[in-house]
Amino acid sequence: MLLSKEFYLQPTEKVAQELLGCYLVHESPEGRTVGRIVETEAYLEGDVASHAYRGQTKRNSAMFGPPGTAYVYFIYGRYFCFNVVTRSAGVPEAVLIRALEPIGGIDCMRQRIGDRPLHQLCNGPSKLVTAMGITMADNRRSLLVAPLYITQKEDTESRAIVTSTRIGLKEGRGDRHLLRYYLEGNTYISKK
DNA sequence: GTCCTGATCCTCT
DNA sequence: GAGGATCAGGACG
Repeated sequence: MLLSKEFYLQPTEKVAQELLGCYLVHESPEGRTVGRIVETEAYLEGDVASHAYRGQTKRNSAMFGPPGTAYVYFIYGRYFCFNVVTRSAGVPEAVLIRALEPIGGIDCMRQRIGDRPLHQLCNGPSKLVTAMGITMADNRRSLLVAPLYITQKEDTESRAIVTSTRIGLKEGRGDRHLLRYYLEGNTYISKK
């Protein structure tokens, strides 16, 4: 069951939490890979840490797109990160997917990122992008249809969600926004 | 044009 | 636990 446009229209903090436990699916020529989302971060309008803080540019334009749009960007000269755009078009808010629990297409993931332990295949925003075979070509792509989409969680029992400050922000000590979420006790997250 | 910074990850020690 | 790789975007002149 695919997540609908209405789902992504909700407040970004809620989407970030609701995405935990959902499944990110990529059907690529090399194979079908599936990962369960276990860690996310919310980036809101007016947030100094957001790429959209200083308004729309060519790079961040996907963030201003309709709900359910993919926002992929290049960072640190080497890596890519994958975000899900939320709220209505013109409101630049998004959820950064930080870690996945590998579910399907494990061999395909290892071919892409290298042979390593299961819990180290997708435990970081750029690693999961590599393992899932997501590229800049997927920037601005709609997540409401194949080949790249997210399906609802099947768990009836929802695990406790832990809230923390976001990773890597300069404000660090001063950042009181608790906008990072992960499933308690999950061994596939990027960092405690 | 030039400089600086970063929503990271890997490789050492 | 620390440091390096490596480059695009944005600020400033």
